[in-house]
Amino acid sequence: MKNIGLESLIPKALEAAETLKALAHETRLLAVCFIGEGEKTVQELEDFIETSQSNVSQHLSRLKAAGILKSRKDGKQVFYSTASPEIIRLVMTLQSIYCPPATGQAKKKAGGKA
Amino acid sequence: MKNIGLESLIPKALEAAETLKALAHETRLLAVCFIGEGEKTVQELEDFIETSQSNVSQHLSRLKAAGILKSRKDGKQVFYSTASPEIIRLVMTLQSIYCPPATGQAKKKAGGKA
DNA sequence: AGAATATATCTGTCAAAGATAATATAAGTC
DNA sequence: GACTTATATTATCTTTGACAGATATATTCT
Repeated sequence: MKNIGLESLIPKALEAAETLKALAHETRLLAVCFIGEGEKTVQELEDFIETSQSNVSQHLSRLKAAGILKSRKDGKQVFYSTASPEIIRLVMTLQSIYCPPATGQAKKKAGGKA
Repeated sequence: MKNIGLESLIPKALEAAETLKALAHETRLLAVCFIGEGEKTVQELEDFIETSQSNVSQHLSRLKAAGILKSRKDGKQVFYSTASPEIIRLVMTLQSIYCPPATGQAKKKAGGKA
């Protein structure tokens, strides 16, 4: 298994770091995960993440500025959605690290009881 | 194409955000990429990333505290290496986003003139 | 037009992160 | 033991980030 190749990111390190900074906050990561299910209004996010309207709005605008989310307005409401599949992939990678997929085979010992 | 599943990260959002914070700095990301090639001494990192000894050392210790790097001492020198394959995967994902593997086909428009 | 709702922006304040310089520790050399 | 090299730690300063509260804007309803 090849392990190398990381060096090709080096010229883009600053740019990549900016994206990471935008994601590197519990509230924002929660928001992105939640929005990953499908577009959400600010209100829905406000309920989900339990914090003030102002706080959610500020985090959302940071995510938008970073190119992670986009928004569309419909009537009084604003709907946020992910701006690119790449971000989804990144979050999915995090998920695979922190929530390792049950490997199907629950590696149970033969004759395991209860 | 299934897009969902991001919600399973939600309970681990804080933890994941901590890792992202540790990586979310140009210098640290550079260091991790470089170390991804194989273990490196602080001096090598100092030359590679052009900054002071103190600065490199501080960033390394943050990465180590975050569980991203580990170190071993040999004589006067300290060698840093990545602490887990998971981090490599994460950085590889970033790479696939910022340095998309050339798809062979350079998708050039026929007859495009300056 | 006036009130209510949804969201954004601004401002002040406090905490955390980053840079640099100086100093400390540890290992090796003479 | 004094000297040098490699790395870590500490102190100080500056910048950035987070949060709260107040206010602003846009939209809909009456």
